[in-house]
Amino acid sequence: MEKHPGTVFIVDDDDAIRDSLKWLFQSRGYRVETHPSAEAFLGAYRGDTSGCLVLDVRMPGMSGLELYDILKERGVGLPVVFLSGHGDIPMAVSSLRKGAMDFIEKPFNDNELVDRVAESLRMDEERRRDEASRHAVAERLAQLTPRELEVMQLILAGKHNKVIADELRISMRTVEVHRSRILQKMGVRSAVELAQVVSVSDLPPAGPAPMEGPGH
Amino acid sequence: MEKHPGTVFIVDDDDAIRDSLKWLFQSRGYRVETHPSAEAFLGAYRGDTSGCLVLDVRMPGMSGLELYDILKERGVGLPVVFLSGHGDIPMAVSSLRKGAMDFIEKPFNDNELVDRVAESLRMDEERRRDEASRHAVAERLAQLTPRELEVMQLILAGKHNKVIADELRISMRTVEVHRSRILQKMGVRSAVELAQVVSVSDLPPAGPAPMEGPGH
DNA sequence: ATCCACATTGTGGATTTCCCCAATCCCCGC
DNA sequence: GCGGGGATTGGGGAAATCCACAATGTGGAT
Repeated sequence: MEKHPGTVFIVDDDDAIRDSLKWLFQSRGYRVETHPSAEAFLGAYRGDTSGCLVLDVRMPGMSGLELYDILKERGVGLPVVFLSGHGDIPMAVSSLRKGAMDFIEKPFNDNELVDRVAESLRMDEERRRDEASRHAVAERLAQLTPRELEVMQLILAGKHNKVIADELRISMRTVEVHRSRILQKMGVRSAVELAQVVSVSDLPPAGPAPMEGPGH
Repeated sequence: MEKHPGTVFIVDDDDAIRDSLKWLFQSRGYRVETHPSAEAFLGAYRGDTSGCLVLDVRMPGMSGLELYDILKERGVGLPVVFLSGHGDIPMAVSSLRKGAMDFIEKPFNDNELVDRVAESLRMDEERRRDEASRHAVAERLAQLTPRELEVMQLILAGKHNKVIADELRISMRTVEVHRSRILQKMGVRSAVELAQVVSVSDLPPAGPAPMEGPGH
């Protein structure tokens, strides 16, 4: 068992459905965690586990929709598959537009649900990788001093040290020092790599340097 | 009138609804084009017009859902807002998952529809800008000879001309020539700009050069 | 008062980039 | 066969990058 990565979090107030879903996913090799209410899930989820949330829309206490909103507020990017017994179109549409992976009516088709959960787990893996990558870059960027950040943007604008020096009214030598520290702190060995690494993140551009010239 | 960019394409077999929608959008300053059937729209749409498609799901002949599929097949990225009189949740969900902007039940709220269409038009503008930008880069990339493409990837891997020369078993001088032509053809003036311009596109990486070194 | 991070500047030299001029070789199509 | 585009290589020089060694000034924290 557990031939699949990530955990399937099942939140439903109906014992029978919880058990049935648990069995369904466990029998297919997924790690499963069940919770009888939104509150119970919130109390237990630590945010560090990759997975997918299978969420009943209507439950006593906090509804699945409310839980979803709260998770989004908290920046929890866990993909969610909604299960609904008495949903309507606006509810489904609004859920999907907010980013839910799917909105499935009960009774549901087992294979369909499993497929969607499997896809959700893949997405979460990918999301976490991207997140980690962005975070790593952000962490490095955070090490740069204000001045270095300033110089970096000019470098990314494709300007030569000479030009940067003029614009910042400092000597070229100083720019070189900054440049060197920037590359070192960002863990790259050239401005080209810097551009690629930073392009993952989103920085406010400084001096533009769009493409022109010949072309076709 | 016409204070808004883009055209609202209305496709519905019901004359009354078509007129009503036409009036609704025209009165708010949108350019409107109506069609009584999916076939009529297909015959008239030229693909070069920015806009948003307001599409009735159920129509005699080709349904709105079918039309949407066909448009996607043809690579027409026009954003679509579905209108439905007798839709169900699976239909709505599948539409949205396929990329529709919204799925609204009749009778609909005028303001809600207009808001969604307005957002769709904004998205289409942006999409077209991105598309144009990607296309421009692709066009330039297409001008590169195979060898130049090869050299470019090594440049983007952050390698020095010296290293590139070794790897390709050619002289450094030749690499310089290639490099120069590449920058010229791509319309940039430095490798950094090249990296940024190309990053918009998606190229298969050649020799990796990830970030390492210090860090936190 | 002292320590430290940050910004700054210099000298000088090794390495690289960028470019003009010029030339050879090969393959492909007219 | 001839012309032309693409790939290749050289010479040589101006400009820029990269770096090691060395130093000064400023502002905040201890």
